[in-house]
Amino acid sequence: MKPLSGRVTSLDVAALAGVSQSAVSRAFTEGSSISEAKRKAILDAALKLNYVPNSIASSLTTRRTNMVAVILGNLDNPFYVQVLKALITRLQARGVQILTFTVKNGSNSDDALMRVLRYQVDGIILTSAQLSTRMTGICHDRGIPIVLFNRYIPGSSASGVRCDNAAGGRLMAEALLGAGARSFALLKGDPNGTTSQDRQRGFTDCLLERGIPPADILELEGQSTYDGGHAATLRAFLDERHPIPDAIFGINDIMAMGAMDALRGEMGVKIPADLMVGGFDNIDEADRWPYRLTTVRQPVDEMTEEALNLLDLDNPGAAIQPGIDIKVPGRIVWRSTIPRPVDL
Amino acid sequence: MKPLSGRVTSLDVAALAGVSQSAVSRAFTEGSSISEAKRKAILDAALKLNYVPNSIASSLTTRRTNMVAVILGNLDNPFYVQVLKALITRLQARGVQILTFTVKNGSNSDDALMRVLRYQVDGIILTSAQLSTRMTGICHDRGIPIVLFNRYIPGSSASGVRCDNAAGGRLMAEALLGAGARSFALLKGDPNGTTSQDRQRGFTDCLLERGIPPADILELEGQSTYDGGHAATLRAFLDERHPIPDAIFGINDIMAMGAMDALRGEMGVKIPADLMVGGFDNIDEADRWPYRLTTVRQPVDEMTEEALNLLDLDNPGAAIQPGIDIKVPGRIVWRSTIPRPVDL
DNA sequence: GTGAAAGCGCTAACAG
DNA sequence: CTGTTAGCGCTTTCAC
Repeated sequence: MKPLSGRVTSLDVAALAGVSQSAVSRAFTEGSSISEAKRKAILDAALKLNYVPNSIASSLTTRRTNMVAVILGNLDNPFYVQVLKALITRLQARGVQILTFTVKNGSNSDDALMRVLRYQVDGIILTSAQLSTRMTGICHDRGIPIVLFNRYIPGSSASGVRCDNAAGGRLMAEALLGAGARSFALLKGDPNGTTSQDRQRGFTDCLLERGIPPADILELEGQSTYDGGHAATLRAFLDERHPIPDAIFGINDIMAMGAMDALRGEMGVKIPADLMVGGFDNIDEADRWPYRLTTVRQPVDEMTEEALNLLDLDNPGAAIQPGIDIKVPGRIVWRSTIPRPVDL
Repeated sequence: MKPLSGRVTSLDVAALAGVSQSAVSRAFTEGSSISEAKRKAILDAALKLNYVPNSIASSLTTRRTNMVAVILGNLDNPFYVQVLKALITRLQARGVQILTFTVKNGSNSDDALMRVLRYQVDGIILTSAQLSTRMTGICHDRGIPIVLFNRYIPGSSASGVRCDNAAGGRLMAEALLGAGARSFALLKGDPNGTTSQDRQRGFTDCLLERGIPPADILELEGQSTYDGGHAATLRAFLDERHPIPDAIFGINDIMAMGAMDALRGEMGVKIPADLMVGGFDNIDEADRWPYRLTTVRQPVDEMTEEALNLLDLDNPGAAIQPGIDIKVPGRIVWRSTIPRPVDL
């Protein structure tokens, strides 16, 4: 008997169990017709040989790899770590493997996609980067569903889930206005990201509608990072280049946290007494003692759930639906960086 | 001509370019002998057809998938996010795909490993969970290298890289002692993790050697999480069950941060005036204004580098070396939670 | 329910 | 340098 070394194939198992090779295949396939006795015998033999079915080989015929690619941008933002965690948990539970990829924020995803396409993934989840229409086309032709997470490509046929970012921006504007703020700073994120743009637009539009003059809305580039938010805040206010406004809105929590640390740590500003701060995402850190940040919560679980629904892994052949764009609402989580109006 | 739909194979490209199928294969293989002219023509045809080589199929013959499995535990600990990031960056640069897997901390990795083995990964990096000798054996037999990150399995033949955790624990003990602390609390992590045990041991041993009575070293279970550290601290000190010690050592930064927030936020303790705090890892957050945590730095880049060296992806066939255990030293990063002795 | 045989898309000798 | 020919390990008709 061949010892337990090198590759053990279904043929080896078949030999040991005294059955045909196809029987072995059947024994390892849910719901294929094989007698219980034979299956048992085969599984026994397999265990004895430490046999593990080769998914790569089976993918070749089934045309399914049971792998999904997750394209990530900024893992420095805990929000996306949270998204990754949620995705892993859900996919793993379904027995789906995850091919992880990172792409510089705002850059093109073509290279990454080309690479994952080689691996014949069953689906792609894009949480970052731009998506070219060429790639959309290629994926579509190959029947590979692609879901955009928290972004959309205007005019693209790709589906996606996102938080209603514009509405969320308005929510924050209302909250700040309601707390008495009349002058504002806005920490913007990745300029190419629709997420950042939408939040910003919702926020600004609402303010403008309520009669805030544009001059009282200062825009700062925070690059979607802690350090970016920190630095932008320092740059704008430390040397009194600008008067400190009543409120600052970080397009995401991590920038808002950077701003808070700059404000309190370097400038001795009291929050919310001297200035209010709003964030967006509701990452775990936002709830911690140093921050207790009032923010707009993104329902990560709901969003990842929807993303996987859109991927529709159970219906491989299914014609890819064109451009479904799911928007889930966010809501304000009141903590201590914005005084909460009593009437709420 | 078959339109750009469905699967395009090397055969289609061959037909369009008027060459043999193997020529197409060669055109896409680095350093195989093919005339530049022919290669160009083939690449052209491929582009026209949106052809993407099927890695799954090629893996079947080459016996290499160019995929590495990364088994993760606790993504709630930013340290492991940092590790993941470093791993992704390095592997991606080498054109290696990453199969991500999470496993509950401290639990057995057998299931996860069995699953990734099906995918014929070229290597496995384990940053969490236990490794059974059975799995070690199976991987060894199949010629799949497995590298343990920041853990080791006593008596196992698996290789690994880790920070010199025991020495790091001693370093922290010295630092605290040097700053005048004489009574201590120790926030322990995952009881099954050798990492936590080693740090704890180094710390305690050093204290004991210096004449600190065991009674003055209070052990707390922090579960390796922020919430765990926070809760354990509250539980121990809030109701005066124990007097507040001179210093508290969090086996990792995230627990230390939880403790700091509990101490200052809920108990009004001043750090370091009333109590000093030490951490371990040097995660990004430790450097932020609310914390400025003095901690033992783990050199993540160096460690991931070494881990990949051990994986030795370039030498597929190479007999797996038995149990190399690389220890890289950590060092104290002085910030403000422990007063720094002047003589340093 | 079960075995034989024909591929899945590619690489790797092997001749030329 | 190039085409031909066998497989890689598995799933899947197709008869029995």
